[in-house]
Amino acid sequence: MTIYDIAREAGVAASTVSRVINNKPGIKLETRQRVQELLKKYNYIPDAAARGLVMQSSRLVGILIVDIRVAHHVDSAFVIEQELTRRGYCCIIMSTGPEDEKKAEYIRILEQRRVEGVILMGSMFGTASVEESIKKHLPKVPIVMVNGYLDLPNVSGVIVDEDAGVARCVDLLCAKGKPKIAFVLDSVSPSNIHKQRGYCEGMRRNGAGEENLWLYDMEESTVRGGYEATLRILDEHPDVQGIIYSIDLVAVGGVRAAYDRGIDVPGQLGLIGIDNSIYGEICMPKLTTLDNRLQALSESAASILREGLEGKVQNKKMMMFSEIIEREST
Amino acid sequence: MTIYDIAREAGVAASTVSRVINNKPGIKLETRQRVQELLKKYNYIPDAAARGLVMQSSRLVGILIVDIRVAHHVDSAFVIEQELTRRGYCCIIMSTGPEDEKKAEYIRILEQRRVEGVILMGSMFGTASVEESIKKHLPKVPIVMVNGYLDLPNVSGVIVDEDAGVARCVDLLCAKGKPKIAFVLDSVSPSNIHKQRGYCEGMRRNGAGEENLWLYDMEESTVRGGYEATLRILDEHPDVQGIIYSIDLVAVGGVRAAYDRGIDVPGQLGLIGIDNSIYGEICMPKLTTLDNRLQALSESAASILREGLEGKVQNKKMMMFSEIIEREST
DNA sequence: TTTTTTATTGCAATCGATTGCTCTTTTTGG
DNA sequence: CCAAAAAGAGCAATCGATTGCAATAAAAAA
Repeated sequence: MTIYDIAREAGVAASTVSRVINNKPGIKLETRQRVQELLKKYNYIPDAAARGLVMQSSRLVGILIVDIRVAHHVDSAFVIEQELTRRGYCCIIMSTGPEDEKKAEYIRILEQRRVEGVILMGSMFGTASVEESIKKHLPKVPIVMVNGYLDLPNVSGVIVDEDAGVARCVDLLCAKGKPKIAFVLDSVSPSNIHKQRGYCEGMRRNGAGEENLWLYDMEESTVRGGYEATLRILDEHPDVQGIIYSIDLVAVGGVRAAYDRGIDVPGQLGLIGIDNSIYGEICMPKLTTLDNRLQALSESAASILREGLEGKVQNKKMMMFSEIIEREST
Repeated sequence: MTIYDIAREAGVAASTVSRVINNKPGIKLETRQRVQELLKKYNYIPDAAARGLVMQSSRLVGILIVDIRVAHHVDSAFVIEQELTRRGYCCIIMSTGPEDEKKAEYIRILEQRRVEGVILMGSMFGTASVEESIKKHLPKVPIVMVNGYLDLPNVSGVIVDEDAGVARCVDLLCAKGKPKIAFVLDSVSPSNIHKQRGYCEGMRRNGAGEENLWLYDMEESTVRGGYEATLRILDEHPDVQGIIYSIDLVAVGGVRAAYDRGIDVPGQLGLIGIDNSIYGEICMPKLTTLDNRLQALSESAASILREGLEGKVQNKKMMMFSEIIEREST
């Protein structure tokens, strides 16, 4: 069913039908009603591609996520998707994976679809390669990075002071008389580098020397990974009094490791995660965590993108403050 | 940059450029190269809408999910999205929410975008209202329902025998000498009705009468909800020996409730969840769960949709068998 | 050298909308 | 009753591609 089919059956020109569809003035009431009846009768719905072509607007938005399965990323995507759908946009959500090449390919796909806006979820998009792709393929499209930086005129960013937050976690443990603190990183994303900086800074300002910085990397970002890393820490530094993990999920492995070793949490060992995810609420004892304000962050991202879509501000940087949620593990 | 801009600069017709882009034969090597250089020079990428209009194909697929944040739904969506993106489709992922009206609206949006295929995630889409919308707006588009039924000629379905699986969970508890079993439903979706049927069937075949069916509904499908439902069960039936929960997340609340009441799991009380989600692995003791084969289910859904997109089979029904993963809670 | 093929390329229609402008009607005012 | 203004509807161009068919040029055959 096209606009022409309707026009023919109504005995009018296609332009008239178009004007009825879009509620434009200058159509006689009688004609308008006759056309509307036919539209209803045939469940006519205009073709978005055809309309987009002439209107020069796709009303499409791209949301790029490294891995959509990561809980805090979906939560963000959800908020953004809801807001944009409500405003008549369709969201193309894609999991890019970690490789830069794949990210570049997906950016090309978004250009091909002529998206009017893009969300980049997570610090993994803050690479030179991505910057290059954007300059090449989406130089004028409003883009908002959630929790990441990219210095381009059309890219806005909302970030959280995770570094400062982690430093405050260190303060918290020290205040509880637990200054011997290790830090576990689940991967080497830019975001984790910030967290690590925060740890180092926090330790330093609490009087620790370099020899007191106990940093642990891990390969797999899972409960098991956290479990094993924690055992390693307990072996190498039996006097450890606190451990901070770069994400809650990994911290949960730490809780389990302490339990298996018969170590009292929080009595002997204080544990802190980051994310304020549901994992931290599920485990026993409940996890103290650094809330990185994901909900607020996503809402800001959505509203900044909305402004961009409406042609307003383009390059806006925003920071939110992380907050420690103290629960049973400290 | 349009095909005409390139054509003008190359001194050829637009049709020639089009043939170069699409690697069609009948273009002199020299011309081809000249055009290709310009395409590269200007980072030309064809407009998907314009191409779709003339080709009568959008290469768009819709994925409708009641709530994308639900872990097992994203996991499914991820698998499907990966497979379809690899084949050159773009996925429009939308969280519809539970209201039928909203679902109908989203189906209209998908029609407007002229999607070539649709995934309906979850049993919540198996309603008369959705059936009506599909008949009206997407009567010819291949649709695959994941874990749900809908009897229409263009709708395929992949489902899991959750009912039989739950019945086997009952068998398991009975075999362990724990025939007094309660069942907790997190909501009244069609899928949960199947689970409930399985519970009833399992109880019956293990010799229970109607008075032994302890069914519990709950309002919020959360850890807290499971916690409270479990306390209620323990109060009303102090002799309960096993509890089956419609999802793992809720079962985790049950684990905690038992712990707080000082009840030994699995000694005094056997707990079983459904989903084989990460929540079950995180909690202590680790949860015995009914694996509803979500990964396999999603892969099948993706491949059935792919067949549909290629114009092959339309109406295919498939069933997978659920499997009990026994861990520490039984 | 002329004719027939064959290899290239261009023309123009098409996909399904939107919209400025023109052409009729109808209405209003003098 | 006639001229001017207003209202209603249609024509045709446009958006950015694709593709069948016609046209031209070059190569091969006669």
